[in-house]
Amino acid sequence: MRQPFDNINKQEKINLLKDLEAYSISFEKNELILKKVKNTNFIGIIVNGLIQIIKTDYNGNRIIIEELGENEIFGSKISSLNNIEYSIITKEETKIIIFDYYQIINKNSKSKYYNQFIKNLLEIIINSINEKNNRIEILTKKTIRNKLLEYFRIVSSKNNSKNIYLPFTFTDLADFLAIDRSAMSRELKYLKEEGFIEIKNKRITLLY
Amino acid sequence: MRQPFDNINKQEKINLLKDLEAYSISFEKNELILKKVKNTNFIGIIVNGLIQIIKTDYNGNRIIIEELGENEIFGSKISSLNNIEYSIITKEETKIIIFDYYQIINKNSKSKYYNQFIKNLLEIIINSINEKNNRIEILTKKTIRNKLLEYFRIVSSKNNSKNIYLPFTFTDLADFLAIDRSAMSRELKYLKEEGFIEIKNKRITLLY
DNA sequence: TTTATATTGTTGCAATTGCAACAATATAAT
DNA sequence: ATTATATTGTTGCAATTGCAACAATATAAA
Repeated sequence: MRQPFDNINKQEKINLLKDLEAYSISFEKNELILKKVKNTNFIGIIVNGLIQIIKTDYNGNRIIIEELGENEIFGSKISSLNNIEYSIITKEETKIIIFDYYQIINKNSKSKYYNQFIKNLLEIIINSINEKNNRIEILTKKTIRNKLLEYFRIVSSKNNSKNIYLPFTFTDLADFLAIDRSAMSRELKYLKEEGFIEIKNKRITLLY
Repeated sequence: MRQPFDNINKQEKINLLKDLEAYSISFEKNELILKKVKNTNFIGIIVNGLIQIIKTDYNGNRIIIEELGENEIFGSKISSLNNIEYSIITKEETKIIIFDYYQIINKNSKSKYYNQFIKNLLEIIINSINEKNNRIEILTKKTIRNKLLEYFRIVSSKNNSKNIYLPFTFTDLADFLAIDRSAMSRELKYLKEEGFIEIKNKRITLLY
């Protein structure tokens, strides 16, 4: 999987970050990133750690838009953060690098490393679109059962395993699938009773 | 809005297309693009026309994944087309340019126009992520009414108008929102009765 | 270890939705 | 203009879902 600074050596990376006036910030667990990042239009790269992009709408409905880890990118345009309803919270100690979007796009540098960086970003973003497509696959299923099964299918095929280790709580899973938690719980029970799955703590095993 | 060949002149464009072994194809209305495009991993740019990316799953549920027009891009990775369930259909006469993904990504050209092209692609793709985010916004709403209202909000704010001209049929709209058509029809009726909207053919007027 | 907090499981019930079936219009083809 | 095809409107009904409320566990903090 492509990473932001692939084919860019240490010194070039330093130059690049300086050129683009990038800066890095570290966060504790459970901090809100947008409290410290005030750029109107930024692109963030996660050096290490884990974050969730969360939306809470006027009804109080909480939705996990995405969960992102090392080397993944996010940003104002990429994650439509132009909205008060969004927050980005760290789920672990996390370090990120912040770029200004316009610096990246409008820079007229001929440096090899700059072009390489743009190419890396392009690949990473194309990959991240995949996640969104998966998300849409799930959300377009009409029943809770089909949403769960689609989620299982995607995670299982990604890890090539019948065992799925939930990366978050069941409460979070419900928010990710945009369904009611208790209704999801009920459906999981049926799936267990019908012998499709087994659940042990955060491990779900597909029996089909 | 950024376009694929911005800041690339005519001759450079010709060179670029040759360099990257790109080719263009023309389609009639209602043709299936994937019948003529066989690359395992391509990126397509719409020169002119209109296409829909459609998914029909094993239950026969038809979902419009996206509708794309001039200068928009699509492709194997961008649209997760690795799946038999997908088809891409032209809704008008359409001309597209097809690139091979790996040609674009692995090319080691130093040409100015190549770097410019990559940068243009980056911007276009970042913008297209926005569409996906909007889609997710809609799909994460729990009721048909809220899905409709979210759709209206997005289209209305994009065009800065209280009048929404549906770019497709109501049947298509239901498939786009991933809801049952008749249930949608019923909800639209309620919205009319309650004075929130007015509908005349394909024009929906927001009265709030 | 004890206490506080968060997550998970469960259920009844009302509201929402999908489905099916068909009539009414509208659009496209001949 | 006529016919064929596609889209839209409508409704009853059964299935699914969200919501609320609370008990049972599990996890984190003191």
